[in-house]
Amino acid sequence: MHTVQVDSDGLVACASVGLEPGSARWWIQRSDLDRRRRPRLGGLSTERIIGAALDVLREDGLDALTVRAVAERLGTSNASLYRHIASRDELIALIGDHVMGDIRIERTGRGWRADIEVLMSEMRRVILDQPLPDAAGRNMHGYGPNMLRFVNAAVTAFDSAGLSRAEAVYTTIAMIELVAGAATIQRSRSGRSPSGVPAGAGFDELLDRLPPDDVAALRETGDVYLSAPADAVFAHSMAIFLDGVTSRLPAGH
Amino acid sequence: MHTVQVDSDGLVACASVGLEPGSARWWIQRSDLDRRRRPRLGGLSTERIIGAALDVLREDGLDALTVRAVAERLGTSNASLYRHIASRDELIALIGDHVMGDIRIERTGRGWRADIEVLMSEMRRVILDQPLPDAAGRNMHGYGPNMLRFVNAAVTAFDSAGLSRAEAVYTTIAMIELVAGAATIQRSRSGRSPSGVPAGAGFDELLDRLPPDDVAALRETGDVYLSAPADAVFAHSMAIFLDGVTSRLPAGH
DNA sequence: ACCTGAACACCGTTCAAGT
DNA sequence: ACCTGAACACCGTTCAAGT
Repeated sequence: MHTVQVDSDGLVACASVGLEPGSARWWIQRSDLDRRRRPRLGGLSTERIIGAALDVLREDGLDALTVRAVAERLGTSNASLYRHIASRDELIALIGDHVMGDIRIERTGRGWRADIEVLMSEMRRVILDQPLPDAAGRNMHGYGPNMLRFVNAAVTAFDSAGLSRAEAVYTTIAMIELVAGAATIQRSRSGRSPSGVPAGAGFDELLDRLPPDDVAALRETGDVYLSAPADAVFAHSMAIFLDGVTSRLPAGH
Repeated sequence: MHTVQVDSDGLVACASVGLEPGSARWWIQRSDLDRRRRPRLGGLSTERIIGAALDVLREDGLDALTVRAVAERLGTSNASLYRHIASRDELIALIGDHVMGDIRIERTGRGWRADIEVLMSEMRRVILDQPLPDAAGRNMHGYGPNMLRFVNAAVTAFDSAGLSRAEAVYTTIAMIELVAGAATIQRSRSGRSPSGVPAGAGFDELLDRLPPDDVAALRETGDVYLSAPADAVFAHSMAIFLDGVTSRLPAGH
């Protein structure tokens, strides 16, 4: 898995020679390799592979996202993909950043708070739109070009709010943590069985089986926990976060 | 994968008849099945399986966490595990809640803010301690007994701060989103290649290759983004969140 | 440089047979 | 009720051979 792959023509093939997909050097290496390409007419490309992978993901879900399924959708052999991606992990890292590329970055003209609200909502939207596993994790590493563009926009907005550069960066990381966690948890909370049963069905019965002291407050508010609308929960999370940032602004902002 | 599994003695075997692992009904079903068990001397049990899985996870990492590896560690055949767990997904859901069971829940006596700080730090600690994939996702579903105990403790603390019950619940969800996102992202940020290279190595060179306008702010603060210590970032994220909650408290609190 | 069929070394899961 | 060896239907990845 981590051995070096040498081509018949003596060149190290496409990518990932011991480099972790998503890491800074890995992204550098990828841009190098992309430049050295000689695409054939109607041949494969990383973009076509990502596109097909997104199709598979959207139609058949995450479990169906296999190298073989992507190849079949492209009408080629699965072995062919390995000239453009070094592993399935690379494909997933590429998808992660590609998804971040859908984020619309634009200043609202209505101040930093509005700008950040748009950035947070956009990030949530694209994650929910294209559900990868572990959205908060290595797929959002932070070194892909689209992710860095997003980070830069957030730092700029917090900067304009009056935060120091260092605090703007820390605050940006906090923002990303919150949105990534919110989107991923929403997905699991709204999950259902294959038969269509919501994940929370039977919640009251479940509470009855647990030690009463462990869930005393939940017994009184179970329904709120169970059926809080995802959009309202996110709006509330975002409000807490933005209020917290506001309270830390230097006087005069 | 989702077909019903009937035992030779006519009973539906161990678990998951179309129920999503981690859902409320699935947890109910599991407690039913555990009660119907007749353990043999030196035989298997769900607890022993989880323990072995945690050993594998800690020693050899996530990729090594296969049903077969767990069985080998227990000195049995992999087929034997399927009497206690219905699938690998079930095993992972069980591990997720088991990990949450390590959280120490105790009131500090120093007010709601100190209580919440402890809860957040504890949740982060156990996630980082036992790195499952997708910590923010289905493994933290929210319906396992240990997770519910944790949720209840947080709701209670926010309640004592003066929030309404409904707002206490929303705020608890926001808290979990933040911690889950923070822990998962920290894991990816501190990742390294097999060769030991940090994920961020080569960051400046990477910035040089991107459109200057896309990363203007990062060029000036790249080092902060790159090497912000994880503990400091978390402390900052937590402070923003707690300040935000404070600012939303009704007057008099 | 790119593409491919065939093969390798795995997986999760099932099943019939045993205690 | 529990356990097991053997098998099934996959998977990611590699390799030699072709253009």
